[in-house]
Amino acid sequence: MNEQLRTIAGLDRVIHEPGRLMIVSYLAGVEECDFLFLMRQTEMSKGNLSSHLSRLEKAGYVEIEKTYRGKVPMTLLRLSPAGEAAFKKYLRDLDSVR
Amino acid sequence: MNEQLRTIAGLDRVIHEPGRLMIVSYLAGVEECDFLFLMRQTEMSKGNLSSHLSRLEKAGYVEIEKTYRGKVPMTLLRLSPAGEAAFKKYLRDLDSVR
DNA sequence: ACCATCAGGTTTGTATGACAAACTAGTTTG
DNA sequence: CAAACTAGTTTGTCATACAAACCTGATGGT
Repeated sequence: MNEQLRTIAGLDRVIHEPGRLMIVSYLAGVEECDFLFLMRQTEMSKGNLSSHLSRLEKAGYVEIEKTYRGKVPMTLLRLSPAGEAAFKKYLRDLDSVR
Repeated sequence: MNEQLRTIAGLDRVIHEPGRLMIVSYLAGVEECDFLFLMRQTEMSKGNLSSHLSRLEKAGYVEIEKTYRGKVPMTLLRLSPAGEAAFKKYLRDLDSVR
């Protein structure tokens, strides 16, 4: 049993998927941002971004706050403490890829 | 358009998948190894390992040599030059995940 | 001689998942 | 009033990961 390979096998699939890795990686660097902005940054389609966010929310990694900018609906995204922790662990695990 | 996110979006999916990442990462550290040994190292099932290897072979990243150890068939795996290059690029791209 | 086991797969089936397109619904701008 | 925008949900398709079953041929044990 190879320790390095075991770490790779155990990589958090929720974060590992590039679409979600973009989201988590971006959110890790900011306080919060809104749906549309993130959609433009990542160049993902609405449906795709939406489903990835739902997945991250279900995992407890992202907090989704539906609010309004005036009367226009706006969705704010934030990395949760659990999300930060999971991302840090993910980055540590990535270090074993050499 | 965010340069970091673009890099993440462009991660080589063939290598990115953990099963194949284990294979490539392991092969990058040795001259060659045989199927069974790799199967035990990675703890993957035969079918799964086989299909990942086929995928890597089709991408030109791994060379598969079917030979014999005495009269027992043995399959030798080796990372191709293209595979080495792709893995190096992948590792460089990974550095943009921070 | 025969049965189990091993090497090294291929084939098949299932279940998940990524992603886009279409549809909702309310808001605002020309 | 029509078009475009915000922020989704739903639906459908296609790819893929993975395991189980099947296969051939060789070897070991009894």
